[in-house]
Amino acid sequence: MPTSTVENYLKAVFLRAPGTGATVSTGAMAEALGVTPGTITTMVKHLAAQGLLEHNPRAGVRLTPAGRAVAVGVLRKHRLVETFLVRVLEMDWAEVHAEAEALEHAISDRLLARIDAYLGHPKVDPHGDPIPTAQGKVPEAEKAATLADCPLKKWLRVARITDQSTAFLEFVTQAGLKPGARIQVRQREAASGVVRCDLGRGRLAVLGLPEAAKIQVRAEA
Amino acid sequence: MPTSTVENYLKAVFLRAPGTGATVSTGAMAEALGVTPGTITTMVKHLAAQGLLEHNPRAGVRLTPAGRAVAVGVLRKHRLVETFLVRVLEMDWAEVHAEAEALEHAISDRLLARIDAYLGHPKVDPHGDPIPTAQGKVPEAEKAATLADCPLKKWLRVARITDQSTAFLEFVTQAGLKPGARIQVRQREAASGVVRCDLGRGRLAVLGLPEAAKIQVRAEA
DNA sequence: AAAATAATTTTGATTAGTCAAACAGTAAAT
DNA sequence: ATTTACTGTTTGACTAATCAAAATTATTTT
Repeated sequence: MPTSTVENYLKAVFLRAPGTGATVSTGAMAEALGVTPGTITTMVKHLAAQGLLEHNPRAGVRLTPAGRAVAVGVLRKHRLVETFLVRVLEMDWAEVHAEAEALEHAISDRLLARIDAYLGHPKVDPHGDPIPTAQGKVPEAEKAATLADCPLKKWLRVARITDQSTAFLEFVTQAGLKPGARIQVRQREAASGVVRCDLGRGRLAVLGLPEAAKIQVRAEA
Repeated sequence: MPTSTVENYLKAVFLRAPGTGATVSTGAMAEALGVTPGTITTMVKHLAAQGLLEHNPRAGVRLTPAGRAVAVGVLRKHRLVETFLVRVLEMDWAEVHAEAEALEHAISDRLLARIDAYLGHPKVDPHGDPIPTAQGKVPEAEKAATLADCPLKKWLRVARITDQSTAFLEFVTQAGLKPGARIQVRQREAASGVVRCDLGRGRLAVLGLPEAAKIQVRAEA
């Protein structure tokens, strides 16, 4: 059984290269995991020796099927735990990410199965991220539109927030932009970099373009 | 923040010497933690340097107030988690000990508070072990009677099982001796070492003396 | 094409936790 | 009062994970 460090390394690769065969630079991993580049090189060679990933020196790193299986398993735990903490224990969705970060390495498959059943086998977590299946499938919605590139003046639903930081999630809550919210983009000002959204009943949300790009939407059902 | 290894060492001392000032031998710790005696000596010196316990070489080890606080905090997490897993997620009480052993090191104080509130601030866990309070008090029932030494032919309630091993807990379940069960001891045969219990409605349980000593009882309320 | 820049890998050290085996006290038995 | 047996401590070595800083390679610029 992999250590939690190993699980975190593999998860980091997966999150930055979900597609089979996609590669990640060691620099990106160092950034993501908060360690020095040298540490990444060392660990990557070690993980490659275990058959969990491939390393093409100075080019990048790619998950093997075995490594991908570990990463997806951890991600499933993470997202089911987050969902449980929010839905059952009523924790703040802005703080469950950190909690799940620890719990994902401590939960047995047996407990995971109980949690999944208790929740009724949910498909997405509170941020709108898809929950991998027990068989390792990750149902990714391809090329979703965001508030930064969707059509203007069309009613949409917020589907997913792709930044788990507490600060951003707290802004999203306060602005009324949580997943499920009904919304339309009124105006997108390239010069000022400001996006203005209509939430109905006269409520308005204003945010910057990079922030708008972190909020995925889909056509209203 | 202490590592989970440190938490386990301190918990092991506490469980073997709950009374303030009681001491534990390094040998007993090696046995309990499944490491070699030399490892214990090394770690104990390290923990003593951190002010978490006192070491009297060749005599024994004693928790300091700081060490005791850590140990009790971990025990509170352990027992609340066990209770949650059994009551809410309906896991088998014989298997939750191992699960809690991992989770007790991964749960934040915030999540713990939510679990405690969700359960309505329970006083004992599924094995009848007292749950320490958030203030660090451990309400220990002193000198409880067991099936090995209680009076005969008196109706009693099973209060606590002091062996967390899966095998024993499974026997207890199958024999109908879980905490709360109404019971009286019919006969205690010193020569054969057998204890026979009446569970009412003609049901009988038979067990050995050492096993009977692991089942605490109290007078029926 | 050479020089400058940026990214990656190597190297040598460090910390936490562990073991095996040698060593040293303590206590019991002769 | 020695010897024996037991328990506890030291010592030297090892693994996982990490860092700082030097060395290397690839990529741009000029």
